Amino acid sequence: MTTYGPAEAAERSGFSIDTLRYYEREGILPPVARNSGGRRQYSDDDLAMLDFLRCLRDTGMPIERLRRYGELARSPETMPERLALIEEHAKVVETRIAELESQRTRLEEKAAWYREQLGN
Amino acid sequence: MTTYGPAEAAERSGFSIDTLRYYEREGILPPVARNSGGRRQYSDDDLAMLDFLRCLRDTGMPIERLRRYGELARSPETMPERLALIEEHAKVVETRIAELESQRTRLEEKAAWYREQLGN
DNA sequence: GCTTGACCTGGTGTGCGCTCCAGGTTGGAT
DNA sequence: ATCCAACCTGGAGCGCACACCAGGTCAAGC
Repeated sequence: MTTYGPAEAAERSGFSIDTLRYYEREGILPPVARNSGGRRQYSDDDLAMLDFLRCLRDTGMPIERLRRYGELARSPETMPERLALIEEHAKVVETRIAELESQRTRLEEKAAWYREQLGN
Repeated sequence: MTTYGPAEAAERSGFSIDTLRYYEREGILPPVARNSGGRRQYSDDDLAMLDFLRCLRDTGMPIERLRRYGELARSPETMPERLALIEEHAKVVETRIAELESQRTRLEEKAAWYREQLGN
């Protein structure tokens, strides 16, 4: 069973070392295993979790909900709640995409207008 | 020529009154016309500008670049720069949409996985 | 004329999500 | 044995984009 030090966990997850500690303090991540000297040893499971958390975070899920997910993920019987949370978030993301698409159209229109003005 | 008080400008633009003042202080919005008593009177042009600024803001453009656009918009001869700024931003938005779409897919997959686990 | 509420300015406070710091410990390389 | 870089903890600081506040001014209705 491979483990990873903070530096490697940071590199692989895309979170900074400080953020990893912060997430652990905040209960988003379960307490990470330590070696005899007190240093953190991230497992493959931890990394997989971090990878998914990164997806949630990058899609705009606030820390508070991240924590909720992290807490739920500690008990196996909470899968329905986790599913619900993810489905709800997926909807939020979908809505956001739709918004962005209409705004992008607007930007393109404005750009087209500028090009027309300039090319007269 | 219709004008609008701060309250109505806020309602129409979707920015708060505080934000409107803030944008003006920051030079994002040009100095707004005042009545004899010093109260702001937003014009239709101001509202149109605010509406577009809202689009830029909602698509994640940072305040600093908003200011840049606001400053440029004060001189008619800066249309090429404004066009460039908008085109660049449109690209950023497009990239963001693509990211969100792949992340949304990932969320759906995770949800599907959970459903499968639960329905076994 | 007086009240009342919307508005003014300058400045301070707030929430989020990290990020940095001081002061100390650990452990692999030489 | 010694060095030094990576790690530890608790706590303070920061950047962004506003939001809020005190203390005063203006104007519309009664």
